[in-house]
Amino acid sequence: MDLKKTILEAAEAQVDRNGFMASGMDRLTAAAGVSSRTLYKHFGSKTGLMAAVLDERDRRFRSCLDVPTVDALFAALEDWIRTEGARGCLFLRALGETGGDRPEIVAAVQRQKAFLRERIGDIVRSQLDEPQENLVTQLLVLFEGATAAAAYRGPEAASAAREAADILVSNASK
Amino acid sequence: MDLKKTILEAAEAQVDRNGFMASGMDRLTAAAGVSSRTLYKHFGSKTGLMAAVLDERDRRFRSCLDVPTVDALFAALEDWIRTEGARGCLFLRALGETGGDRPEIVAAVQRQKAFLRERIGDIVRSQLDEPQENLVTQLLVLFEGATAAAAYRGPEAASAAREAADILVSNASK
DNA sequence: TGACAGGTAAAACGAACGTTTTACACTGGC
DNA sequence: GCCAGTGTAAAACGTTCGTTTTACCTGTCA
Repeated sequence: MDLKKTILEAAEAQVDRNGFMASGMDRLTAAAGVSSRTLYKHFGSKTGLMAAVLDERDRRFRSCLDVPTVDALFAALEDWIRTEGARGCLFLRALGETGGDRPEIVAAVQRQKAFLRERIGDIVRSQLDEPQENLVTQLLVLFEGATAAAAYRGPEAASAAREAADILVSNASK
Repeated sequence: MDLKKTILEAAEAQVDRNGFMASGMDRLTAAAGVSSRTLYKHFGSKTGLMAAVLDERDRRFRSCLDVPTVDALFAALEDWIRTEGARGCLFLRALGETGGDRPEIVAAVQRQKAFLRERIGDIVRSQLDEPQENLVTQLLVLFEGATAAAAYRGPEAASAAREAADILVSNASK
């Protein structure tokens, strides 16, 4: 149990920094300080490990996004970027690297993206009592944009998204 | 000259669909209908080919973004996504797959991203006579967000970005 | 005591990687 | 007529890939 988490943390760091395909199993085992046999016993295959890495990141990400307002949501994203760094959305990167033909990975990405939209929808609905589905999509796009643009513009991408979100929300609420 | 373009087009399609690292040289040569020797004579290495693919895409992308208004910019993006499909920004994907330690690729990405910001800045400055640097960054984030979100939500991500951009622009111009 | 569960280290598997080489075919210009 | 130049086909280079296997170590519990 502890070992599994150790492997996942090391793998997530490796994969985030170097990409999924560029991270060979020997580097992943070396980074985790674990034999390849143990890794395969726990995760079955490299694809299985990748999917588990995504699920673990999703879990961690969700706990950071447990906030009451749109403004707090983008503040949380900015915090995440500041502490974890920004190399683009790991889920979309996994999808792009695998061409979308690895069911376990596609499923993990879909789970995260479905959650993200639901979470934004929940926040919007609790903040504005009139339902605004368009606003939810717009905020989702802003969120993805901040994540992507932060890869080359740093955390200021998130603060710009935060300002924009504020404008969109006040525009929708009046 | 013609051969070079043939190789680049085939490579861009392969790489966009399957990722950079997952596209082996033999598949790239086969897709282009060219011998590996010719490919190496023209591009020197796989990294060189990747950088050339990015530059060619940049060239094509720029000609689509030669528009006068913010609204037309996001309309152009939606058109691009509708005709070319959306698998995320190829430049950021290249950066993520290579971990940012291939100078030729980093340079190609920086060129495209610098252009994108300048182009948005030019449009904003010609549309609003008061300079609004914050607005430029916000629109850049929206643009990246539409590109990223379209990978799993399709062209509607771009139209949502377009609506949001319209709100941000009118908010800034009054 | 002894079987067992769960770990390590290291070698081996065939396949695929990026790249280079060898050998040969076509074509246009002096 | 021939010599560059430019292309192909195909094999080979050594390395690395993901995965499996063999052999061994070390606690725990009946």
